[in-house]
Amino acid sequence: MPDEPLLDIGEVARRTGLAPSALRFYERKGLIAPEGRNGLRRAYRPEVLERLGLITCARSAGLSVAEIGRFLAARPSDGDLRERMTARAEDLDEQIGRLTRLRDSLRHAAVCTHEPVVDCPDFRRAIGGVAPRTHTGGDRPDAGPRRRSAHA
Amino acid sequence: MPDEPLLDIGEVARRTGLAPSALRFYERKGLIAPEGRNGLRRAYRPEVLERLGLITCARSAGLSVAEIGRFLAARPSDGDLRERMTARAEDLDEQIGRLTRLRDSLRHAAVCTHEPVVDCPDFRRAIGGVAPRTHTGGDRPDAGPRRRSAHA
DNA sequence: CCTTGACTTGAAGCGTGGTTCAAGTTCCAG
DNA sequence: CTGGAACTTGAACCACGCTTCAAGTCAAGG
Repeated sequence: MPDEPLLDIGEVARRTGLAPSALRFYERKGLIAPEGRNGLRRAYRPEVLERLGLITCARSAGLSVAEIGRFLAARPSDGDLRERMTARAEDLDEQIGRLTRLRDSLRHAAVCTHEPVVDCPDFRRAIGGVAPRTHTGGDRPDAGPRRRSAHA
Repeated sequence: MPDEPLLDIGEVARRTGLAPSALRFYERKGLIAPEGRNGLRRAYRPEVLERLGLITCARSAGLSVAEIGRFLAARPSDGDLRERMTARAEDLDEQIGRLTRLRDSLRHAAVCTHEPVVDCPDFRRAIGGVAPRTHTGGDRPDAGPRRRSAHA
């Protein structure tokens, strides 16, 4: 076992690009933990860098810190969690579709000559179906829980 | 001109799935506006439904309400804005890549048998490069503005 | 030993994206 | 005219994801 490869919070911060405050925040939320303390100071195993990469990635995909925490704690026996992961993967799939269409629309918009760019028919076409629904024919029964933040 | 095809806020809410409060919020932020008022009540042209579809879509892609506002105001003469759109499209492209990798990783994780799922080498491999960077070799000069929210 | 600078804590603050509430207005039916 | 539902406003509140601050502690170097 190598002498003491432990990193202090400042080091981890520099290597991940995250602020120390963010690291402490993640710790409070249970996403990471120092291997131990050097006095009061957190001492991290280098593995935390990978974990943080993962976290940053998941964050960038729109997962909430809370959910990332649950995923990080996952064990093969967590059937529930596996289902949630699968569900998430499907959400991501849809999201990827939307993003792709939006990207294409933006690319077109950047080049198109319609007055309010938004009115360009090509743009419209490219966007088409991007939105969850613009159902002009009513179908919502009534007072369901008003759609919350969509993700997380 | 057809008699009075104007929609009231409740109607728009029902047809878009957005809460009336959200519509007023978007109005404050300049994303939408009623055609006029019927007394005090907002009267919307049906076109707003499309616009809201667009907004919802862009939101779901992670654009901030403020930026959506700028894009919605775009005119062909806005060179600046076109550049921003192109830049956004490129961001989206990267984002799509990250999401795709994360999706695949999640799909694998949901099926893999490693103890802390996160430690599965396949998972790791799938994730590989998803994170913005886990640069183990230092390169950050120093006190730059600590990375802000990444998007918007 | 003493300084210095990076760390520690908890609490407060901030920006975003809304929701909720109170109090009042207005439309429409009956 | 009267009632009730749906609208109006501004202001307050919420959750999230952090950052910032004040006040204190500690490890290491000169």
